[in-house]
Amino acid sequence: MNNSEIAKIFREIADILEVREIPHKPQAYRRAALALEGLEEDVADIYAKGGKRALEEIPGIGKSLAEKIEEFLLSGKIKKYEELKKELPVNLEELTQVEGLGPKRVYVLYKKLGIKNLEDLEKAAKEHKIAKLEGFGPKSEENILQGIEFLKKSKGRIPLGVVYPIVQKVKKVLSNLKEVKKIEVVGSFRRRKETVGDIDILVVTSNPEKVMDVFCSLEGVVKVWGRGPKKASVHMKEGFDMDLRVTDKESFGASLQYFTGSKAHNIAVRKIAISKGLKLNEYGLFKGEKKIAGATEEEIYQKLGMQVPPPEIREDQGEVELALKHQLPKLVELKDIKGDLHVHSNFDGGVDSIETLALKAQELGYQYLGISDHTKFLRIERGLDEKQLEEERKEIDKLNLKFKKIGFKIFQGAEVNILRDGTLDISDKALAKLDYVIAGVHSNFNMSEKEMTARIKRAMKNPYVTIIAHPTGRLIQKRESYNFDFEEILKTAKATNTILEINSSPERLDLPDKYIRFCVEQGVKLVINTDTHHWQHLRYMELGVGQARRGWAKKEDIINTYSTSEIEKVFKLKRKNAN
DNA sequence: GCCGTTTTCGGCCCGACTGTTTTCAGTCG
Repeated sequence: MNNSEIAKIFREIADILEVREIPHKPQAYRRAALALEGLEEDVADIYAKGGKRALEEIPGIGKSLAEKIEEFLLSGKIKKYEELKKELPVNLEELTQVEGLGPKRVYVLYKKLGIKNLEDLEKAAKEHKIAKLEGFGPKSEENILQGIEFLKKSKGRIPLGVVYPIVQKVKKVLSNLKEVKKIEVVGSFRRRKETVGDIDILVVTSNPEKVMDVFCSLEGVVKVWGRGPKKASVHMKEGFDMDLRVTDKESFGASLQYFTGSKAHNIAVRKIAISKGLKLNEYGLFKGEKKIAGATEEEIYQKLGMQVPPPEIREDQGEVELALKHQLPKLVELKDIKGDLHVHSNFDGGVDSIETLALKAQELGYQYLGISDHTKFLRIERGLDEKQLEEERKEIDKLNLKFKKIGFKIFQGAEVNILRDGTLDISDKALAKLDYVIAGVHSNFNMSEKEMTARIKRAMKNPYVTIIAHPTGRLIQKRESYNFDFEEILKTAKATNTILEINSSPERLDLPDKYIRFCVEQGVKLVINTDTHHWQHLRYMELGVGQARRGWAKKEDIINTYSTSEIEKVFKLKRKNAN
């Protein structure tokens, strides 16, 4: 993707300009980098369609940066960057990742010691060359070494699903302290971003010292690396940082707003404050010296004439404008979910019996559950053949008889495989006996975009295929999405009444948020499923709902918010063209 | 270098913390 490549170059230009003490331009380059990364379309496509003028339409990109993007697209280079880079020919991205190192200190390290990369840096620090530099000292040297250690161990951003249970536990421990009056986990965690950099926790407390002591000695803390009166920072053994910030009751809402971000959202909101002659910071909303809001997020947004945007959409992707017009959509909520349609039982080698899963689903307040065991292609998962599906049907019928009086229903589905040519691994005749069918790509990921698109489209055209599972196939930070034309898939989904899945499994969260938003805009229906292989996975629904909200999905966009009879209609609608 | 309900010039988010200083620069979020 050109966008991320150019964004990286713009960031480096920003860093070098900052070293030169050039004001404001660095921000412009960084804003542009952020804008490029937020784009859904490759700049090459935008340029192909509308030329330089179209590039200038991108917020944050003006005449000069549009020219630089054009230059990159035509020649693969940006001359200005090549020139600037001569002043600081080092691996900036790598070096500035070390905690406490920014462009200016990296420049000093390069000028004085010739440090170009992490390896040079570690060597110089171990030889105690850094402590002798002006502006550095023994403490900086020590921190650099620890920063390198941490960097080696940490994987950068961590999947939300990995930190989720840890953070829930930490929150619980802290909220149980009687000194803690209010607590909220903020930052990208609160926005339910699919990966998080670090965890920020906000507390109101009568005893900051006590709470910080508990925080710094939590299970999993390997090092306390910063502690002031208002903030404590720790490294966790899983390779991420946690910050605890203390605020007071009157500022809690302002801090919540401020630390939830995103940065882009906050900048946009602060501009609105400025336009009204007000000032917004983490302590409150101020008119001159007078604080006019701060205790809750609601009063802050209200005083700005805005609705409160749900945290999941605070990315400056249109929510600020709609909040001003009081036209924000009402997003789907966990309590709207009436069932889960992607659940594996012990029939295909999973852990739990269908009955156990049904009972657990009832505990969650669901009205229905869809059992979707693998079919025969995936031998590794003990996929079911036609005969085994019939046995499973008998079991489900039996349970349904039992659950009828409490108004709970089990649907029989299956997770079938979309083969290389777009056909399925089990006959239509067998599929016709099921209530619904989930189809997914589980093999031959490395096909051309054209082939993969055709493959999935053919599967969607099968009247028995109700849902496409984990549509992009990506595994967060492990495997890229396969190549396919999502626009084509959207069109076919719409034309064939095929549902696209939001798979809540922590390693997938597939569809990604931006694709969900496309579906919502195009009126393609979605389903939030957990892909449960153990009853405890049913809880992943929360992650999927967060993901759906990040994609601006409303209740009506998500079919498993429908009642039992409504969802049966959805199943039937897809099959209307079957023989 | 971008942008516009202070609109083609003159603004640009801002406070905490750290480690170095001896009043502050750099970094972070």
